[in-house]
Amino acid sequence: MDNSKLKTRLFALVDCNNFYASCERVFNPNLRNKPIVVLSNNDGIIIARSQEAKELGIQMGAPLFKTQAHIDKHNVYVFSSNFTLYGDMSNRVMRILHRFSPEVEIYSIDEAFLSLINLKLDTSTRYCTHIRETVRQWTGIPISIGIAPTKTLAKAANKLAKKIPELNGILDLTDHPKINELLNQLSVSDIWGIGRKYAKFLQSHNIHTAMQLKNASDKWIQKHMTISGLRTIWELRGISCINLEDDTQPRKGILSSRSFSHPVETLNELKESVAKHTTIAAEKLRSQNSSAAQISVFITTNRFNNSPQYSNSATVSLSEATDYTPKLIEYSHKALEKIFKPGYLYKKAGVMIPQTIPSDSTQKNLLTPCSENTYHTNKKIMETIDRLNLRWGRATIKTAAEGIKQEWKTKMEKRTPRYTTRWDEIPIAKC
DNA sequence: TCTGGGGTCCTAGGACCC
DNA sequence: TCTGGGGTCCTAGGACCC
Repeated sequence: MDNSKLKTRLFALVDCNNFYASCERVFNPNLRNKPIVVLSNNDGIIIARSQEAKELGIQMGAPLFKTQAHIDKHNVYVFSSNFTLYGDMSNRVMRILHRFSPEVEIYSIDEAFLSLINLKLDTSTRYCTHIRETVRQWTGIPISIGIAPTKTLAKAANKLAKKIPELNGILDLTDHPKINELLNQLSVSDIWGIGRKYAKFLQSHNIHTAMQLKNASDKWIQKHMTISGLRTIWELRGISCINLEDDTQPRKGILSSRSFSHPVETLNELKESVAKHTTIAAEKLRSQNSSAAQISVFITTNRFNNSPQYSNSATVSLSEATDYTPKLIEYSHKALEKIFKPGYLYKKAGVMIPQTIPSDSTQKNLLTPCSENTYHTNKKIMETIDRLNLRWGRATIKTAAEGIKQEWKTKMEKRTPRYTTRWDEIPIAKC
């Protein structure tokens, strides 16, 4: 039996086009064909653009205040980010993708790798057209799909599918007769795994296109770009080195941080913000059944200002790993007190849990044992709070340590309603 | 006045052990 | 006073991703 051909590995990379902008459009059809940008937390920089906004030359990562005149001139629609909405729309898209492949790796909020093993080559494009139409019809989100025998090539195919209008958003590079020509159209900086630094480095050595990178010397690449770079060029040659990942694995590290809307000076306000970040980090811990044995806190001033600069971080070890919010806040406040210096205008604070530990294998402390009763009571309290906050929205129940006024709180002046996750924000159809 | 946030992997170098 | 080699583990820093 020759089933080696049937077993040819095939990856599809599904990518939602201009995802955040597309989400806004789903609930406001007036935005069709209009330039849209979506802002980061604190309405700071531009993190997503519709095609029309890209064509106006608006750059990714540009600070809003520097782009404002350009935006006003062209009547660009501006939105604060609405991650609750985008997260929910993402879940809907991913659920649909699971219907089309037994193996789906959710790679980011708007991207997923699908395994298409056992799909005959000539049917892959038709199959993916079907996926594309279904997602469009059921969610309103437009997607592009790249297909190839390696993940890196699938990413490249996806890029090309977006670039070349005649492809209608789908390209299969497997055994493609013009693969070399196509790879020549792609800049090295468009390749997955080649960032700004490496792109510059490669270009300075006369490697400009994906095709040239594919033909670079193994030894030279590994020397300058580590084993990861070597994997990238092997993948460009069609040798699969990066497998689909099991994305049910718990996160190895957890971070929660935010810049403030106004400069913060007092220890008290920093404590409130650190308590809030600790609460968020602890929620993430519990949601993946992990605990923390260490917790780090960092604070920093505004590096863009001329005012005196200070930033620092401290890590404290807990006597016993835990996922209990009040305990974690106690320790993160200890860490904060170690590094706080009065007289600075702070811009940002954050809490990091450098390593997560599975809760069922945590070490108990022999010297100060927590009684089984207390342990179970605490666990119950956290479970109840998590349930209520999930049902009624984050921070419905919160600790007093987070503060009431929260004047440092993130600015989000142009956020659209959370149409799909809040009863009070559901859109109303007019007859 | 206004410049994001949350992750991953790899390597080099130091500490420590035998 | 001189002085080896090999292994492991951990951390910081740098690259990357979205």
